[in-house]
Parts: sequence; structure tokens; C-alpha cells
Amino acid sequence: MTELEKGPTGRRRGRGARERILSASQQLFREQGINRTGMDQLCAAAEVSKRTAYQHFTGKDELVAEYLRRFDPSVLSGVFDRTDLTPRERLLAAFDMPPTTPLCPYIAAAVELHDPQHPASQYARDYKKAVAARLADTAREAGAADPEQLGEQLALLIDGAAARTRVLNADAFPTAAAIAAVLINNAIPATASDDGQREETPS
Amino acid sequence: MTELEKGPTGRRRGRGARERILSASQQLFREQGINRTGMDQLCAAAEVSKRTAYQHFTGKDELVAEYLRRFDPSVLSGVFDRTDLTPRERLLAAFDMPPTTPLCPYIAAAVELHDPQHPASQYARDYKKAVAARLADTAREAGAADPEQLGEQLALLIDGAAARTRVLNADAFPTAAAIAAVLINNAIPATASDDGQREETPS
DNA sequence: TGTTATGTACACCGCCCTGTGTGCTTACGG
DNA sequence: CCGTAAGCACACAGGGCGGTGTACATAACA
Repeated sequence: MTELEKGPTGRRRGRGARERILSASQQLFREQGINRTGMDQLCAAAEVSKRTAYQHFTGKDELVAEYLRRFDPSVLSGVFDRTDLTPRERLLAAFDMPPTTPLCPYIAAAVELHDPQHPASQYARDYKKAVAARLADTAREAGAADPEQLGEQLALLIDGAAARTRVLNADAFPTAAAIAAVLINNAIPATASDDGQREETPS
Repeated sequence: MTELEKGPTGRRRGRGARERILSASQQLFREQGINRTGMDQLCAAAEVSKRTAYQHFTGKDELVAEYLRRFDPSVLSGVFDRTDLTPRERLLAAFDMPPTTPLCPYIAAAVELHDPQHPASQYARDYKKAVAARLADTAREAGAADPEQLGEQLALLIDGAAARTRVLNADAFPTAAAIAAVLINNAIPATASDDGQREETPS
């Protein structure tokens, strides 16, 4: 109890500075990028003193890493956990998030930090692999011939759409979705009533 | 004559400092990124005094923009100008550059600078559009049903492979090439002897 | 020869960055 | 009520950054 290391449970007595810091990180790192967001500005936005911030995080690097870990629930699980869709539809639904996600923060972090050893870069790798794995799982569920390959292909499409959207300032996800549709149709050997309702029970 | 603004013709009398600066930029911006490369370090690597550098470029921004303009010949034209390949093969050849191109510098610049108004960002957009246009031209030449769409799709694949290669530290271009093959086969309505030799003379 | 553009060497400025040191205030829990 | 930990205000250190000022060297061309 004496330690309690202010972990995921957050403030024990205080007024929750850690949450405000991470919340401000989400906004500022996205809007301005990591390198262009100073700790001074971040603390001001979080209404937290700089001293407090450095008591919660040993440095900016740790804060960045922790910031990246706060994305899974909002982006990833929301798509794969939908049981109202067939596996095939779930694969396509991954391309239906144009308004949010200006640029996948994992790509941005990997480029901005520019150090593969940085904890945030390592986490970005893990995350990308996890996404590909979940896509592969869903592809297998949908009856794809080579689920791993299809998962990797779809993951590449998502990253391509994200990167291209950023560079061109124009939504590229529809294009990626069109490609995904082709790939899925080619990889899944003529499933039942393809995209109408749920397919036959996967036994 | 009194002005001569040391333009594209380069040094008139001097010993070519401008070229050394741009050459060092190519190396350092790629290895370390733009933001992490200071003008001091860059000038040292180019064996150029800082004063000289600022006489050739009004600021780092201009240098970055000029640095990006030095990529077209090496990456782009080398693929599209090959007359020994059929248009169809040329489309696929765009994915055959794994050793070089650690990350497309245009994507990196757009992410690092993080300002769509920055001249380098604008040029990155222009370049990406130009690549898509050339791909579309080649697709049209190959007899694709919807060349614009195929060009945009292939461009997205290239960007996706570049981004994913960077984040994962693993070559993603083979995956992109596999997708490209599928798309091309689907989009080109059974051309002649598809990938054997060159197709019918383009008039 | 001298002029002029080009390049050099080096110190310097002001700014912003990450990160600390110190002392003070607040609020929760016993 | 008091102790203690969480948080705060503020100033400052140390360093890298982009960019400049000054004085000097060199090479081409008239």
C-alpha cells in the first residue's frame, strides 16, 4: 500500500493528474506531432504543473510510449468484436473509419522518433503485428485459403491508406477498401451468400 | 549578370559547395530524419561553413524542399522509362526496389514537418500525385479498364509498403507486389500474351 | 593588376527544449 | 485534528537549435 506506484488505478487521493496528462497527450501529439509538442505546452493543456508530470513519467519518452498504449480500445477492438457482422464483413469494416484517424499514430511515432529501439517504436511494431494477426484470425474464420497472407495484405492496405491520407490530405480509405474487397473475393473460395448475411456456420 | 542568384546552374567559379550540401542532406536526412539533423552537423558533413550554407539557402526549410526535389531521377523515371518491358511489367517493376528506399522520403517529410503548408509538404503532395498519374498512364497503356483507379490503387500499395517497412523494420514490398499482381490481373481484361514479351506496338 | 563573387573560420545571439530544485498549498484518511 | 502524500508555482540549469556578424582567403575574369 505504501508504494501503490500510482499505476493503472490512478490517483489514490489526488485529483487525477496522470489522466489529464495522457488525455492532453492524445490531443496534442495528434494535432501537432510528438516532436513539436513541448512539455511546457503539454502541461499547460493538461492543467498540471511540470513538476507533477515528471513525477508520473520519468521522461517524455515514457510518456510517449504510454500515450501509444491508449489506442487499442478505441480503434482496434471496436471492429473485431462486432458479432453482428460476418467475418467477411468485419474485414471490410476495418476500412470504414475515415473521419477519425488522421494518421495512424503508430506510423507517426515510428517516423518522428526515428529510433527503432525507442520503447514507443517497439510498441508500434507489436501493435502492427497484432492488427495483422487479428485480421488473419478473422480471415481464417471467413474461410480464406491463406489467412496469414490475407491478414498481412489487409494490414498493408490500412497502413497505405493512412500514409497516403496524411501526405495527400485526402481520404484514401475508400481506395483501400476497394482493393480489400477484391482481395477478399479472390482469397475466399466462393463462400455462401457472400456479403448478404452471415455465412454458413463455420462448424 | 550581377545577380545570377546561384541558381540551378550551381557554382560559377567556386568549388561546388551547394552540391556537397545537398549530397550531405540526402544522407543525413535519410539516416537521421530531418528534425534530428542540425545545420551544424549537416555543414560539418558537407565540409562547408555554416555561413556558406545560409548563402545558398535562405533557411533550413528551403534546403529541405530542395532536398526532396532531388529524388525523381533516381527512383521514379528509372522504372517508367524502361522500354524493354511491357506496360504491364512496368507496373509490377515499381515494386522491385527493396534494398534502397528505407522509407519514401516524401512520407517522412510530410510526417516530420507536420505542416501541410510547408513547401516540402506541398512538393511531396505533387510528387505523390505525379507517381499516381504515371502509374495511371502506364495502366492505360496496358489496357486497364479504369486506369485512374488502378494507378491510385498501385500508388497506395507502394505507400503502404513503404510505411509498413519502416514501422516493422521488415520488407513489405513483396506483399505489395503480390497485391498488385492481383489487381492488375483483375483490371486488365485479358490482354494479349500478358507477361511474355511486349504487347502490340502502341501505334 | 584589381574587382568581385565565392567560400571559410569562429564567435555569438536568442529561442525553445527536456529536465530539476525548492518551497508552498491542498485534500484525503486516520 | 493532524500527518502525509499529491499537486502546484516558479525559477533555473544545460544544451541544441536556427540563424547572423565579422573579418579573412581564394579563384575567376576584366
